Amino acid sequence: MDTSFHYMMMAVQSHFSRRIMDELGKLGLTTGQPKVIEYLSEHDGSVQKDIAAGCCIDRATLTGILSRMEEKELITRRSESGNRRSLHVYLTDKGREYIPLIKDVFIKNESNVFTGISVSERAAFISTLTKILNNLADTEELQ
Amino acid sequence: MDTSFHYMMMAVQSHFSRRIMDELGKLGLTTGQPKVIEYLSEHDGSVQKDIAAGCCIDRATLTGILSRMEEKELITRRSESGNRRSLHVYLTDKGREYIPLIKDVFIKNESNVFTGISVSERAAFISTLTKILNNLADTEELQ
DNA sequence: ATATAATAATTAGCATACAAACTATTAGTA
DNA sequence: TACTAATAGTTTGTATGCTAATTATTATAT
Repeated sequence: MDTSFHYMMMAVQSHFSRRIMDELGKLGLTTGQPKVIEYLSEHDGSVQKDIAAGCCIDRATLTGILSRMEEKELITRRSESGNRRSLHVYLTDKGREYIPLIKDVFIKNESNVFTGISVSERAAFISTLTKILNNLADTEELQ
Repeated sequence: MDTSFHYMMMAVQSHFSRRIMDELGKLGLTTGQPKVIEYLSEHDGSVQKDIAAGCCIDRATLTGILSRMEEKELITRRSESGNRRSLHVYLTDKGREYIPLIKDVFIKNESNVFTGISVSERAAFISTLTKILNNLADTEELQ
């Protein structure tokens, strides 16, 4: 089991989030917030449904994450365009200040991860990972 | 961001756990339990510290997971070998019944994941993943 | 136009995830 | 031996992660 794909991915993820949160936790951010801030940095004004999909966060979970972020004045929520079901989310100036800090940590993490791995090996790896993601998206259920 | 390594890994993990728990949830298992059962199937009698490390679960979290498993009579805990600090964990017969079911789901998942990916590409992918894990183990902190 | 279905977000409840403080026990050292 | 440090597990408190049920709103069909 120690060498199975599933457990390797789990171990990588586990290391990742710990490293990333070791840095970003010092800045007062919690687990779910960096993902959302980075997503909004490129998709400001998205509705919650799309943020959830883009960040791989359950919609019910996102409600709580955004409420805490709103309380800390990192974001604002408002309905627009006549559709009162959807809520559009915007980064505040305070929230925007975290963008470069978060990107720095993410980039530093990735460069550490690929230390000693050639550019071509890295490209091949990402390519396979892309295929895997497509496989997962295609077959939503186990056959 | 959609193509960054970090987010790709996150997306894969997210798909994985949903698929796996879609199947195993029907059997009454919760998120943390399959990992622990599979680990114990190969390391019966381990102490909690080692289970936590082997399953990438925080020790404080494992306490709760094992308590619920004990309550459902999937495992037993007892101290041994004169060391009253450590608790050894054993699968019960009832817990052992889940082993083949869990392995089936894990194997089915992995074969789906690598659909359309050649044996050599798969081997290269796993090899790179192994290097990445070593990188992560070597540098516990971001530099 | 009205009843019904679909959609977006929230809420409630349970199970992790994780840091920090705490307990009990064992090891190390003067 | 007495003191101190280290270890294993638990507890507490906050933040997800996920399912199911709810609310409010919008779309669809007849």
